[in-house]
Amino acid sequence: MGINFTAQNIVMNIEKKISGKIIEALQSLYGSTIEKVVLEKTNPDFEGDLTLVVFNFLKISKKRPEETATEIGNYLKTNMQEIADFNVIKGFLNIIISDSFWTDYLKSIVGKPFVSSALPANAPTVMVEYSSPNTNKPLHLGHIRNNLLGYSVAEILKAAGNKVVKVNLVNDRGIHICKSMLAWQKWGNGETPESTGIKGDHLVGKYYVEFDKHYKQEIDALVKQGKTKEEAERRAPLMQEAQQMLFKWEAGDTAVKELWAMMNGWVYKGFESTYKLLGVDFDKIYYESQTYLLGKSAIEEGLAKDVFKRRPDNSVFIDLTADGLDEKTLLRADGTSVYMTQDLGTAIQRAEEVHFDKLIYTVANEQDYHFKVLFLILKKLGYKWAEGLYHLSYGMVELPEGKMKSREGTVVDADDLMQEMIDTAAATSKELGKATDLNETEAQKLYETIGLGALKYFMLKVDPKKKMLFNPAESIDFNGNTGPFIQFNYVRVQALLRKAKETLNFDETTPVIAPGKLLPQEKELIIKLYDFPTILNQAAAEYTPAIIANYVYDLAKEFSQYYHDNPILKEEKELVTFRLHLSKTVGSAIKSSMALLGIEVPDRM
RNA sequence: GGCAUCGUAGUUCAAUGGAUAGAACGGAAGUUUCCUAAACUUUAAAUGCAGGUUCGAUUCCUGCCGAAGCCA
Repeated sequence: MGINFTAQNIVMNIEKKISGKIIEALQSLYGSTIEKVVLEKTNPDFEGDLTLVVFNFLKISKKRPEETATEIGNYLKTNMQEIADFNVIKGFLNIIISDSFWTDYLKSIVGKPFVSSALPANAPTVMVEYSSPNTNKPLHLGHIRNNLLGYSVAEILKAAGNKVVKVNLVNDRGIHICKSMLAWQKWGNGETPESTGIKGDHLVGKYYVEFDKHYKQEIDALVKQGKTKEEAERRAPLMQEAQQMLFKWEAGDTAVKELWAMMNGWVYKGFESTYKLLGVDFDKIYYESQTYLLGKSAIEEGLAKDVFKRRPDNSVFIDLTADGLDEKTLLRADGTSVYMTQDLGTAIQRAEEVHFDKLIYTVANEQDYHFKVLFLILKKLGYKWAEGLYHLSYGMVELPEGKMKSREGTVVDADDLMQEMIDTAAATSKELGKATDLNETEAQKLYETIGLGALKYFMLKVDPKKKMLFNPAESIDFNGNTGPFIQFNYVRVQALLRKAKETLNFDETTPVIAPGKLLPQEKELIIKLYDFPTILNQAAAEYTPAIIANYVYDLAKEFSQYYHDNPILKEEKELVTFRLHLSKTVGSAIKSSMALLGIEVPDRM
């Protein structure tokens, strides 16, 4: 609905139209009513645009596959002017759509945007939660995947006609923050981001590591005294002190709260610059310090509805064994709540505040079970909106040696990685002698666009559900199936347009004149442009930016070959105009697609 | 132990049950008096194993082997 192709109204979806005709053909030829037929893209090794597999219709035709396919093909050819021809190979009916259909289509979209920012009046509201960092350490590679995914999915949903609310739930309280606070108090000597020149989130992270170092020493000492490891971990003075600090925080102790507010303030400033460079943003930020007590009323509600039960020790739980899950405790015997309780409360609060149709949680797949339980409980409590909850579960980013472990120092820092990418982009650009006429500010912007483009595309081209591997030893490529390759083809289009305006007086408002016969590559490009709305809807339905990434790569690659094989500007005027319009529209599709991934495109590189 | 996930070229990724399993990097061999070669062309190279369902299985089902995850 957010796809602003008025052309879609004029040029009816050709697949639907053909499917309809095929149903008509089956009725007319064999007297059988088939509800739905599916067409697929013709395998590139064969001639044709769309293919119907006829094996399923042999029962009603009572004829051999070839004969059945030919009969349907003939019916279509006689009854649809858009169909130029067909061929049959075994049970496959390959349908060839006329060039004029495709050129008419191109004419109808030239100069029009691929994505509209205008939303339909009845647009559903979708809340997308992503990022959700802890405030005790800086963001790392795993967060990058989370942020890029969440942001991109939000953009895709927006483009597909949803009202999107991007939210972040910052985990700003708890034992982990207290560890950093305590270590800073003990060994910080009053260090601040200003006094050290260290970015706030990194400084706080430094003290988190510092805590761990001393804590480990205490554990070792206790173990030597004969304590078990578990006991040592519990009894270590530092841990006890951190626990004390957390109790004080919960009791509202002024000094602790002040320290907490100061150090979190450092972190937020640090996060802000990371988010800014990464290009992500939020409509609303929630803080766990303000939400962690929510959910207690949901407990009462659940007990009243008999959905939850109370144990003799006074703890509260829900029995999900009938649903193939376990018993889940929601309130401990001492009356304290667990994460699940908090998440229940937060969801209920949001539903009251925003009245969303969908709420998407962008969280790694290690929490699959947690969300399964969360959603199920909300449904059992009888909330209708719980049907609209979705866990955008993504695979972890792994290093060659396995999971990233902060304790072993194998964490890939987000700020470092982004800077590395920008530096590599700068070095590569200089090495190739590109964009030498840019001033320093422009050049810096270009290196950011290319470096971050490479990083973002690298992360987003992988299906979110799958875990992905990142090898720090091999830097992310700038050649081949990469962000810069796609950007480069956009740049080529811009260069063509610049040149055409300068030397050929090309006017973008000149009408498109269709050539007598389309080149196979031209037809392929138009078909790919035609696919854009379908791809967008599919990506939105599956919450999968990778679908957009693969699409835009295919489009750029097709254009690259076309550009290589055919002169765009050195032809007769009418053909030049046609090719320029085609190129320009391809460029526009690339730009729109990349924007859905949160990737910018430069005008030159 | 229970639950859910994943095994595709040397490597990183594709493939609504359909035709000869696509790309990229890396390997081998080429292309620049021509709109930007971050490009293009050619080439070798893969569905963990064993069954089953199907006209047809990388895809669905079962078992085994292997990886990483969650819950105690």
